[in-house]
Amino acid sequence: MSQMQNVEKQLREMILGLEIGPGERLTERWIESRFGASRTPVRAALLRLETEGLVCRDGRGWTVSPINLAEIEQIAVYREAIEVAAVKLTCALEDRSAVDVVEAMLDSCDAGTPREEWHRVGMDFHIELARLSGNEFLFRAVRDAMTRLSRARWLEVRDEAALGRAWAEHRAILAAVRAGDANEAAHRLSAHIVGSRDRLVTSLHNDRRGLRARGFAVVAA
Amino acid sequence: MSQMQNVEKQLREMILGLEIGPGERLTERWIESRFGASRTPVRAALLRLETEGLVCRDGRGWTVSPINLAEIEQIAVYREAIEVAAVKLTCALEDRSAVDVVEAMLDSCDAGTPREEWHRVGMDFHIELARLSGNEFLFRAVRDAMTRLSRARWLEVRDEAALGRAWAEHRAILAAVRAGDANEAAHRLSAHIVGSRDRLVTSLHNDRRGLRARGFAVVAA
DNA sequence: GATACCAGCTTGGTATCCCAAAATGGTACC
DNA sequence: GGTACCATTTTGGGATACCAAGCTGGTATC
Repeated sequence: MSQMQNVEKQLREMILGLEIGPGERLTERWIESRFGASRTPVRAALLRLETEGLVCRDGRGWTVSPINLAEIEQIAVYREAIEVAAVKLTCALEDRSAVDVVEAMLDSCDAGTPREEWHRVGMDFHIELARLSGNEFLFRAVRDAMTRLSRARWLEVRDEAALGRAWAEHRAILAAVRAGDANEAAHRLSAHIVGSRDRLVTSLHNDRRGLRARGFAVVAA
Repeated sequence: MSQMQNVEKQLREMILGLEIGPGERLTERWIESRFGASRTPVRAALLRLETEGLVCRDGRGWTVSPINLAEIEQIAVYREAIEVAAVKLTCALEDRSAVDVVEAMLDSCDAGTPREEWHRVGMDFHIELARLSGNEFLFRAVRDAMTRLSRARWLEVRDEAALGRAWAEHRAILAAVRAGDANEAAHRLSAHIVGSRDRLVTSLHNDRRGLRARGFAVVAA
């Protein structure tokens, strides 16, 4: 069996699921024994995860990337550029019926849906919306950005009302895309990303003490 | 000595310098013997170069990524999004004096400058311009995009006049940035990228037969 | 008691070995 | 002559052995 992809996938899930905390040190030997693989696939996995920004070299050795508030702010600016570009492209398409698929994703979440699912769909919304543009590079850039944000968004303390507002914004964006109104879609998407960033940064900042108590490294720069 | 970074660097230069042609098959064993390293660093190098888009898996095995005309067109759209976003950020900065450093790069090329240098500076202009924005993600995205375009741009048949026009456009962009005129800078940069794409695609398309004769794989999709 | 130094252990980097699968090439049969 | 099949080789993926650098803990000396 190909352990390589398995190690990579499982390790990514452990990191994204915060089973291994941000800032925690990793040794190749520990991963090796933890997943029953040898160092070759472990090494490949670490190299891949490094390019995704989930682990980083720590002098000699590896560390699960800390939550970086400055990075989160920069990613928001980055997202605004690429997601707005993608949604404008999509609005210019003749056939925009694929938005229905994205809308269906939103519909799949209701009051009984576990929080984990809301989290996943909230990210996939942006990823799939970018995919509609048909531009592979914009799509990948959005996907990678959301991956980097994933843990921080999971740590975010969100209430029902905030989720409801986010979903309403999502729907408004889709409506503008469906209507082919690029400016409206771009404007609403921009506002959504900026608002999302503010809520995220505020939440993390307020809960910083609690996060540190859980052993999670949260750095400001 | 750490062979790892050496293998990666040398292999990247061979690929970017077209010493190994686009579409050529690579075997880990060949790289191993060619650079006197063992397979572990060779694999690390291949994994890294894969994320840069310079090599790609070919079923079982590795291939130097072919020149992909569809990819070049998509990258142009991508570049427009990220470079325009970066230049707008830069225009919003209070201290934009760093543009002088970029302008000095342009000045370093004159009639006696070898073609290789024009090629390098032509890419570094865009990379350094993006760096001025202060956004690490926009910067990296531009750098990676230019890396992917590097070989195609090197294959491009460019005359003196075309280079002169490109340099004039570069200077006009810098002038707008220096003046803090975000709209003007964005407009000129957009036009430059689109024009650059058109010249590039046309040149490659016209010379496609010649490229194939040199053993270079050029695919349309 | 404090500090400097040394031994041993940990750890990432490298080299090498093994294996399974796929490509290759040659041969035999139709 | 062509095609199908089998042996051999090639090749990437995985496992393991080895090494050098750095950290740790303990001890001995001042």
